[in-house]
Amino acid sequence: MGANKIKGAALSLFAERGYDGTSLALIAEQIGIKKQSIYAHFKGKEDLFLSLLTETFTIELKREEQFLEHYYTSSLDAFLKASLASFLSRYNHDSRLKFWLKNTFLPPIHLYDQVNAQLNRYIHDVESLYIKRFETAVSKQEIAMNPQQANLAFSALLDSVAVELIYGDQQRAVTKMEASWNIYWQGLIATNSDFERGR
Amino acid sequence: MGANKIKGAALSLFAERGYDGTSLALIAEQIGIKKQSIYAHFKGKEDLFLSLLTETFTIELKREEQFLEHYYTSSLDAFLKASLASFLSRYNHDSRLKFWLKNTFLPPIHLYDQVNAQLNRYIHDVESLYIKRFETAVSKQEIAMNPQQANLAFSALLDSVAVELIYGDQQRAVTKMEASWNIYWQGLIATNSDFERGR
DNA sequence: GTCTATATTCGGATAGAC
DNA sequence: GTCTATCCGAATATAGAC
Repeated sequence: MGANKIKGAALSLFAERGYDGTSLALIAEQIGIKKQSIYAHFKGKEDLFLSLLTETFTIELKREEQFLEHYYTSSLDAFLKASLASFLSRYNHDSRLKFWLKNTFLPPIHLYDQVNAQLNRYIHDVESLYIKRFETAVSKQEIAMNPQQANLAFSALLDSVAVELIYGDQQRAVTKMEASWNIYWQGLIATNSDFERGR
Repeated sequence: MGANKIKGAALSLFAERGYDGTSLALIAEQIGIKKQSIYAHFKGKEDLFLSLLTETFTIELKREEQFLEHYYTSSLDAFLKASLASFLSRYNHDSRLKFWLKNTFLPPIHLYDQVNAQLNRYIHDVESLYIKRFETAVSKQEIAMNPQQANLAFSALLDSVAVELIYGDQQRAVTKMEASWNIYWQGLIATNSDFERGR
């Protein structure tokens, strides 16, 4: 379908250049059509962008669910390390991640509310999934810490990897991620005793 | 001077709406002049934006230097906690932080290289300052960990606070910061023995 | 469903009077 | 140094032929 070719080109252009930096003419040019032809598939630029955003969060949430399922029997640290690695890898091979990261950070102002609403729903849904995983880890006595806090601190790791990746220094992103991970995991383990004592 | 009024309005508008989302007409309107008058003070929009960016990094670097100096005799954890608190507080009372965070994350494409060059220099300079502080902490035996890694992991905390603040949930930013901080600090302490054994 | 042609608006920028 | 007037280009969008 022609709509999918348009979506594909638009996704990577929005990911690289943002909403305002991407013209319909540029999208059309990528796939060898005229900009006016886009209106046969989408009501306009807003419609195209918001379709991509909705679709992206749906896909990303489903991917998270499958990821969790796949690592359900793994140890917590194996799962979390895989989650970080997957984040890093997807950033380079799939523009979906870059697309939503950049465009939720600095959305076109006239779409701010809609973008933010979708983002918050996504964050909430993913958080629920991860907290469940941390609760499981507690019940299996892999860790002995407040699951909400462990989850928040882990999602902070992901945030920071995102920032470094977008800033463009791949090597630094990896180095920083490893340093953060080591301290994070040490911290999780070290907090065990406090939790057990009911703090 | 008129140029400073323009800068003030431009800074907060760029911070809220980004480069493309901010028109010269809008900036002018804020301070009760016409957009053409801006050209008496700046060569154009690019010039105004880049002036602000350069100035911002200069100011922010100097502020970091003074901050470090002010906390020179404090303990490492007091200093780091103050650094996080300052970050949080400035975000709400000064648009400089928001300005560079948002506009380095998704810069106008035609200024990408210039923005990135300035950002990297700033990151490098601040990093040097903080690493020195971590090295001092090691020599004072406050911690016993690789200073580069401790610094990277701490800057990851700052990244994540930035993300949460920009996403707009103040309360979540604070909660997440506290969870991350606790685990981070536990992790730093816990890593002591390894470092002492020369790992 | 893609094209040509065209309408319209907006934003950056220049010229020149005061 | 601010104003009015004006230009130019770019971008979204619509109408209608094929």
